[in-house]
Formats: sequence, C-alpha cells, structure tokens
Amino acid sequence: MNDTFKALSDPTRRQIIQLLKERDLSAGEIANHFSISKPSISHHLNILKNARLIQDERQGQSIVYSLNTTVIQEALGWFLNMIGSKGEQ
Amino acid sequence: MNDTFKALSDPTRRQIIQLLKERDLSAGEIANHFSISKPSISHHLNILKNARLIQDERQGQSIVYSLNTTVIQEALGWFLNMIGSKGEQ
DNA sequence: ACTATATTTAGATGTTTATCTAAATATCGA
DNA sequence: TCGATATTTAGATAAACATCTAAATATAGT
Repeated sequence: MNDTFKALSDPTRRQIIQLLKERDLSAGEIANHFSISKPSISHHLNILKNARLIQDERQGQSIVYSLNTTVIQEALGWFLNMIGSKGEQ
Repeated sequence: MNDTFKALSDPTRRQIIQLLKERDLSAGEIANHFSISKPSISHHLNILKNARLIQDERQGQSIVYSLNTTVIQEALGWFLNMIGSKGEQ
C-alpha cells in the first residue's frame, strides 16, 4: 500500500497513468509526452511497475505498458474508508 | 492536487488521518500514538494542513486537529476517474 | 508575575528521490 | 551478422524530505 501511494506522489507518474487509461503505450510513446529524458521515464515506469500499478509486455522492439486497475481499486478503497461514517470499519 | 498526493505519500501522515477519522485530537494526543518526536509530528501536521487535508483550532492550551473530508473526496475523484471506462472524461 | 504544560520554529543532518549523460542490452530487417 | 531502433542499467548530482535537539511562543492556573 505504501508503494502505491509513493508511486502516485509524483506528478509525472500520475500523468503516465492517465495516458495509459486511454490506451496501452510503448515506453517511447510515453516518453514523447514529456520533456524529460527517456532514462528518467524508464525510471518512473519501473516505480509504477514495482507498485504493480502498471504491467509491461514486450512486443517486438517495443515494450508496451498497460494499466493494472486492480491496485488502483485498492487505493480507492482507502479513500472510501476515510470518507465512510465515523468509527466505521 | 499534487499537495494532496504528496501529503498522503508518507505512512505517518496517512496514519494521522486514520486517527482523525475516529475523532478530533490535539497535537499531543496525536504525537502519543507515534514513537517519533513532537516536532516531527508537528511538521507532518503542517504538511497535512497546507494540503488542507486537516484543519486546526486552538482550544485553551491545546490545538485540536480535525479531518477535512472535502479534499479527500477530491482525491477519491481522481481514482474513480482512473477506474472509469476507457476514454471517459 | 511565575511556573507548568502544549505546541511550534529554527537549524542541522542523513536519506531518499528525480534527473542527467553515457554505456549496455535486446530486437528487427537487410 | 551488421546497423538501426527501442529501452534499460549504471553512476553521478542536486533538490527534497524526515528526523532530531534546542529554543521560542502561547495559554492556563496559582
């Protein structure tokens, strides 16, 4: 759970997740949306992957990333719990 | 929004929010739940306050903190959007 | 006004993090 | 197998962050 929140604490990584919400993208396609270097994007992708927020699959020369909504749902649960009635859970 | 996620990325701060979900607490009462120093807790409270996740009110010698669920609801919205159907919004 | 209690501010320190460039690895097509 | 393309790994650096102790501020009660 901590890995999830840590991963989501960076704006670049949240934007990557938003991009992947639209459609699966290769590492290069993701990098093209940003003005930071490819190695930096690769680093962010790795953090998201370790948090299991995204998954990757090689397709020929490219590595294609996709969203894992399961983990996002878990984080959503945390927020729902915080908003639930006092003392509940 | 970034302040919200940054604030929630620390486990101590998430725990503080969970404590305040149960009931309002003074800074000292909050600090008693942790093994870190009072100034460190004060620092965390300040970060949560700047993110508007909590609010404070002086009551005599104490300063009592309470949750602001409005901002939590905004963050919840981000997650709901991520889970919504592809391309939506 | 003085003392005790509650909390924050100031300043220092070690760790983590985001970023970069350069080099390494992997795949594809000719 | 060679050259081009795609991505990651390695190593360095500067900024951000969590924590500490000591000192400052604020309130309350006597």
